[in-house]
Amino acid sequence: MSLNDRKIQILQAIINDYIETAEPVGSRTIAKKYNLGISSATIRNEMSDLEEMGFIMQPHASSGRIPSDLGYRLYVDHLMKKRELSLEEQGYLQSVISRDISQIDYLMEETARVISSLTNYTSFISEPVGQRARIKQIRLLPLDMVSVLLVIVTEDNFMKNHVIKLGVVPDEDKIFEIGMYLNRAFQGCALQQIGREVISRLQIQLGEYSELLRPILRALQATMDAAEKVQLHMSGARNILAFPEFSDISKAKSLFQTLEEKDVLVTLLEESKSNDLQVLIGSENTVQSMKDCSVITATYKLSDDTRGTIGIVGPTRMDYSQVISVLNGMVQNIEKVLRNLTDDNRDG
Amino acid sequence: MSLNDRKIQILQAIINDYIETAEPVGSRTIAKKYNLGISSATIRNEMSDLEEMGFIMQPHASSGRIPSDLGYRLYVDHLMKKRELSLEEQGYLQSVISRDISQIDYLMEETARVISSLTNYTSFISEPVGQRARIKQIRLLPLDMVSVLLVIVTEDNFMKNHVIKLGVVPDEDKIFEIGMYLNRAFQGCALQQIGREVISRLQIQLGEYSELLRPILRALQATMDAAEKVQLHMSGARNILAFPEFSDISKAKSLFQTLEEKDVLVTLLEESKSNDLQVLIGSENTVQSMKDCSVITATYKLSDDTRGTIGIVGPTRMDYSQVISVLNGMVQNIEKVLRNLTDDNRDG
DNA sequence: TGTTAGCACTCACTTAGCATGAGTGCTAAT
DNA sequence: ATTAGCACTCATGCTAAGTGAGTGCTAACA
Repeated sequence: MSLNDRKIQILQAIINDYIETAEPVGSRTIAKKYNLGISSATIRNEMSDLEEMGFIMQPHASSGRIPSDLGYRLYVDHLMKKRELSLEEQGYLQSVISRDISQIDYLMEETARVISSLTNYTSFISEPVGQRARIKQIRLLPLDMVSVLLVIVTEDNFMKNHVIKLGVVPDEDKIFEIGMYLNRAFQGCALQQIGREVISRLQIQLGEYSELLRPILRALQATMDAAEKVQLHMSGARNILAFPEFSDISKAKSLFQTLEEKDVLVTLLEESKSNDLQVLIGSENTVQSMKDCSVITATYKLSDDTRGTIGIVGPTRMDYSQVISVLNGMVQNIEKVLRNLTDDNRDG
Repeated sequence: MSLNDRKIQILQAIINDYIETAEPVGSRTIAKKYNLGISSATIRNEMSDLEEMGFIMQPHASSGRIPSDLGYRLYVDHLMKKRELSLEEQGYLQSVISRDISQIDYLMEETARVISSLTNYTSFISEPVGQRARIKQIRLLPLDMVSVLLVIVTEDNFMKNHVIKLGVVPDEDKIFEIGMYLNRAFQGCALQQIGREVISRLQIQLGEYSELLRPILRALQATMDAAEKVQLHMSGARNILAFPEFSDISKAKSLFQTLEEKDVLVTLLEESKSNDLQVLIGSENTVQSMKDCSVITATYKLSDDTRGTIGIVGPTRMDYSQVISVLNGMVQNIEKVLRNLTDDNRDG
């Protein structure tokens, strides 16, 4: 029993119909709707074969067939037509570019919003991450009568500011001087490299301002912790409720729970970072509450090792073709915007 | 017809029972469960009166009664017992304090999480906002070969960093010098005050680095825009699905939609900022999709004009007493943590 | 005059039974 | 190899009857 052309046509018809209607597809529907030139009885025989091969299944005896995860897999890998973005969709993507987006988190929010409103699935996006472990700049600034501001920037421009309250605030010159020293001491360092020796040398150097030592070390730790925690933006979670697959509230609830625990998503995005495009169908997902979902992710690159990921979650019955084209379009979009983000300041 | 003691007892019984069971309460239930020393027939008569007065209502003829919004209002204003936090709850709140919380957004996230897990409602919290319009510090730092870093801090320590890419990056001394000048020029300024004159003076001062002018002005604008946009953290949205009130998916969907549009919530929190505690019951809410919900908000203060708000959304049938005690406990908690947030660095 | 027992009535909810229709698998004819 | 025909399955929708929680009303009672 081989997967001949006709079987593939029928499988394709089943998948298309099921994606559209969310109802099990019967042989007669196919015979009427898709002009394959064969009768429903023949289709029935072929469907029986397709089921035996594991590409489709029956929710219950005497109902139509629905695609199995394996069926979707075949579809995604070989059958699916690459869809071009419609004008409307392109325009929508453009509208994100054209706006004056100057802050990365705002860009992330907007991107997630656009993807979910275009696809009607739940979308998420992680910020571009590269060389975070290494310190690029660490500076001390005057803030007010009781505190100073410590600014830490990592190699990939992830940055965090820390307010440090002091008993005695040094004068401006002294603050800058300490800042300079800190910078010389830590520039290029990974956190793990900061050993006893460096710390005690720093303590001596700080002299009467040695009370700065502990908050500085703590700020470094906090920055590195935060840097390791990938920022994730999500949008359109409510879309889940619109799909008949989740009309069972308890299912929707458990998926929501997973989505609220960002760790799971972060892991997922991290794992998919090495692939340009990744499609996980149903049971291919390792997370239990996502066994009925498909997750599609696409990776955007700023440089070889500075990457982020965008993705969507939806029912396995999803419009793979559309989602993939939207994600691809969006990857190009983000890469363009991110490249311009800082350049723009020059001539904008 | 007056609201005598017995009527109040009965109303209280109805509300208590309904909060617990989510089922309409009948006269016989009250007679059996609450020993008021009167028969179900008498209770029926009183209930009839209470309905006429608008405190309770029947979902349909020949069903038990449920409290009306007016009934809840009376309950919240006069009948409700102030509940103390249980040991378990107190412990839970403590667990948030005791952790090393050094970043304000992390504190916000954690607080929202704790509130929603204690109450099982959806919680949200806005960051403390005070004198944001006025610039406290504005500094320029070296970043790398092609860009400099502009740090802007407002009076209430809201801060934002901006990467500015340049054709020619000045040397460190020059960068600091320009930074000093910027700081002198803008310190204490509100954005609106920055007029032509200041700008042209700045341009002259920048001299060969006048390409800095536009990105700086843009960064100022962006910072002020972001400062005005109140940061909001939400948690436990999925809890909504657990309540029978929202077993109708379409209702849940429209509420989700509202919650995802943060603007609505921000407005809501802003409006309630002048009250220490605010309870909006059902139809008292102005937002359509929240007409079946109650919103409880509490305001925390760092100083007279630096405030933020925490709140929860749930079905009108909610445990007002518990929520209020949790929110009050949390307000104290936040105020304490925020006051310590920066001090901590001194001795921690 | 307030309270209570009793009774008729209402209405949501459940269950069972029946009809319907979409769909399958099998068989025999083409 | 294909197809028409037929028996069979099963989800779904509809109706009718039964159940039970609850009310309102009335008449009797303290």
